[in-house]
Amino acid sequence: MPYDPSAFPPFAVTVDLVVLTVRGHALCALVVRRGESPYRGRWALPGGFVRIDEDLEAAAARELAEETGLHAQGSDEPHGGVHLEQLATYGDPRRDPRMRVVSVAYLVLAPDLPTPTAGGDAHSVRWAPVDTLVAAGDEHGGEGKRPDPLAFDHGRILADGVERARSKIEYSSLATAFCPPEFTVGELRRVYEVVWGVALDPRNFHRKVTGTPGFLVPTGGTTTRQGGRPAQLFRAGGATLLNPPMLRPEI
Amino acid sequence: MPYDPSAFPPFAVTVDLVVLTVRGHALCALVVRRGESPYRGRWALPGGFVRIDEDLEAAAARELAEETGLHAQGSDEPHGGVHLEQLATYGDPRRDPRMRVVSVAYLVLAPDLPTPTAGGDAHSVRWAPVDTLVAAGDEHGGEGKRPDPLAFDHGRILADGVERARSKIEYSSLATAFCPPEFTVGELRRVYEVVWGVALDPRNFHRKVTGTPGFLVPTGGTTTRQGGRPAQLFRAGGATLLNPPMLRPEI
DNA sequence: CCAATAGTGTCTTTGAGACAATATACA
DNA sequence: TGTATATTGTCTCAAAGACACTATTGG
Repeated sequence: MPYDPSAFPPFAVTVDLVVLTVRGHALCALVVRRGESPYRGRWALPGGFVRIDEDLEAAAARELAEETGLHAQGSDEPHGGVHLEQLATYGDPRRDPRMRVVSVAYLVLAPDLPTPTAGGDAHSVRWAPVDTLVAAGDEHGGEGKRPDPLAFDHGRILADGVERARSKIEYSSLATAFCPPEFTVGELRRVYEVVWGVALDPRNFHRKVTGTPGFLVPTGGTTTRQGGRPAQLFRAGGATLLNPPMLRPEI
Repeated sequence: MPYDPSAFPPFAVTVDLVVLTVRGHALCALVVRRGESPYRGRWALPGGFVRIDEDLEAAAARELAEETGLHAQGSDEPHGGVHLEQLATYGDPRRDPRMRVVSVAYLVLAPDLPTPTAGGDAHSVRWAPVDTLVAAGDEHGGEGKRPDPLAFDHGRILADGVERARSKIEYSSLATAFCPPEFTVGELRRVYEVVWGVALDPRNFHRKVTGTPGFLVPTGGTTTRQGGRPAQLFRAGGATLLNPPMLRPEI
């Protein structure tokens, strides 16, 4: 394969973002309303073109900042920002009717933040519960009904991101990425309950997470923001892999 | 973003293949010797350009067939071929000195086959033990020494593929992808031992895999190809996720 | 007082890990 | 016979799940 610019077909490369957070009792995704054709007026995942001299992850972090004001934790910002990881790449030749576009999707996990939108080129931004965007049991285009399907193949991308988040909080400490810097065991438990859509025993959960080495570090403070008896505050510990893992209840 | 072909920067998109198999007592990867500059004469992962009307996975399956003669199991071939799944996408602006190339890597798991090379445009193809290509503990550019570094960032891609295989056989039935259609419990155990680089207790392993529902289906036949008492032959069961998972010994 | 949440303790069951013992081939 | 591998069984310990009970706030 000698170097000949005309020898390779030209592709456009974009990044799309699956930005998830836990709001109230729902797992929510960030969606933007499209102002242009195709899919004008439909909701879509935030994203945009990768620049010619830009790394893929840098493009994802830039789009995230432009459309939400969130800053990803990267090499320059090891702990301050939200979690960002590559999800998968989507390149069906007909996924964009205009041209051949390969999109590298990234998954972002963020704590519940006061205002989702932070300006940019998106006319409208909102947090939408994921089960209003992808019907349950419809992960890969099944039988469920989608009330308001996302543009392009973004429904599929979102479903893949949600599935990644659901499985990854099992064996990693990633659930803390949905929490503020200091949080209680009850708040962490609510993250698991909302993401998995199950109820967990508060007593067993407490024993489990406080007994897993490196998962939680007590800060010494307490809070009563959940009501009831004051709860200890924790920060995320250094551990990234949980051993033993959290077990998702079956069926 | 209106449609304007000059508005987006042109990228080349390729697929690279991490093809793994278990040969003897080593986990091996398929590598091809480069006949062209850059990295002429160096070993590299098989791969090539994605065609303008070709799906990414189709491009990966095509390159796999062209360079190895292996057929992936896809929509048209649900059970006959080898396992193929998307691994990750690599798009550092300087990963190819000639031009901006985004490469979508795919992971292929194959049983030990008689002849690795099946013709094509690769001058030289071989199975190489992965620990001769990526030094242990050197998964992401650490302190180990690489005897013969792969071209481009293929060492990194291979390390990511090996790590994916190592973690995925824990909680899925994917280890059977390294086995022939009919295999014994001892052969399956050797897959785990080679991929993880550990020794497993044959008795506990036998009890575990035969007790996991849907993992193994006895065919009724037996074989003595491993020596010793004849062993039952099994096929892979329908289960894809193992519950409970296989546990990788720690430390 | 009651309601709500936090946190501890206790019991049962499941399963992993260690390892003895038996089964059945080949040399 | 000995050696190699397969397969079953048994014991112990760790951890998950169910759930009683206590602790500490606010109304």
